[in-house]
Amino acid sequence: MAKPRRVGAEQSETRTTLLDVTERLMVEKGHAAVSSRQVAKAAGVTPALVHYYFSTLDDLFLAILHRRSKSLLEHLQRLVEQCDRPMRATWNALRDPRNTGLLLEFVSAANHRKAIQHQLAETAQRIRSTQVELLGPRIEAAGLGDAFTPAATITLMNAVAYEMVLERSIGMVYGHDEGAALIEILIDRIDKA
Amino acid sequence: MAKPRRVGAEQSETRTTLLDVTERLMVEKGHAAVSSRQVAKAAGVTPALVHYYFSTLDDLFLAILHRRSKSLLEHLQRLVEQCDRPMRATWNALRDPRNTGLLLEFVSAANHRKAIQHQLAETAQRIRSTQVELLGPRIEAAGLGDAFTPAATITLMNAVAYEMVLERSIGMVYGHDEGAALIEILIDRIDKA
DNA sequence: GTCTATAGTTCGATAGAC
DNA sequence: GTCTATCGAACTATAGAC
Repeated sequence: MAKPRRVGAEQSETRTTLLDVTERLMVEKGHAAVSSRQVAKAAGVTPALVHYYFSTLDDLFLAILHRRSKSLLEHLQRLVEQCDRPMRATWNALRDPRNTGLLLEFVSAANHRKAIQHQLAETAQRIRSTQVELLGPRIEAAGLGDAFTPAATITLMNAVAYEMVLERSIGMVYGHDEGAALIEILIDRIDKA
Repeated sequence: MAKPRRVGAEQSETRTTLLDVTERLMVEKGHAAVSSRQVAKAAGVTPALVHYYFSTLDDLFLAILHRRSKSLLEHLQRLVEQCDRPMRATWNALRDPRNTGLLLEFVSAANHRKAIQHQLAETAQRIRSTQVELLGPRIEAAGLGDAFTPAATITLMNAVAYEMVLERSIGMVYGHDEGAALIEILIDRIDKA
């Protein structure tokens, strides 16, 4: 028997505010800065109200993961459909700490929050495979070489974005410019194919 | 005007044990699992003794960073001097969570421990630039193309290693094989040049 | 060098009033 | 829907005995 406790509605404005505030806290101060007290303070409410909407902190994290992955997948779709340089647009999105930094905080949080680990792996895989499906045809059309399969190329682009967001967060940027230049040559060759 | 408190000697066997235990905790359970209590329990001593050797937890983290970076730099040097496939050897070292996983935990820890941020950036940069200095000549000799400068190539290799260690920690491996294959083609071309 | 004991803090989560 | 009040737990760090 779980917890038959009261839980706030999904449409609540307060609930949305709590999600916004928590997401910002995660990106700016790391997942460890997320506590019911810190979230409450930043949102201008009491800690108890946080627990009213999200019984446990895991629930809060999972709600953010769900909301963010949904909007990110939609964003990816739009990029590819409406943009004439979809690889470049995706690359720019990946370099944004609002996206990749948040994802990396989730990976880090999953270390001690086993409840989100499985959900996170599934989400990360869905995002990655969506990238491959949407951009794969263009990558293949560019004919960069046998090893540059869609999955390999997308993996490479994500890896460099990870590295840059991570290292930049501590103020280490050695090699970033040259690494980015290398990736951008690939990207431009694909976008222009 | 700091703290004129007693501090254990650097040569102490207990001190070394505490460093070993903490390092293992960081790799296996994440930096958040490191508390004076958890370290003490894993080492079979009392929390107060941890503070005897390391006044603050920041001191403990910094001591590990210092010890580990020293041994890692020596290891890199040996790889290049004694191994006939230094790029492959470095790649294998980077894929080991004992190395890259620990570094990533430090990056994550630096989020809330500003005291280690600067030291970490300096250490990461020294490791990276050492890789470039030691392996750069071989990379240039391989003539992979203008964009494949030593710094760009090393950055790429590190990025993919980061990604694999990170994602593997949550059980996400999509694209890893193909991404690794791509890197290994580069590596082998460099090692055989 | 190692311990016991403890002060002071922050946290997750709940009960129950309004 | 939001609050006050609170329990119990884990944490950092210190003082001081042995």
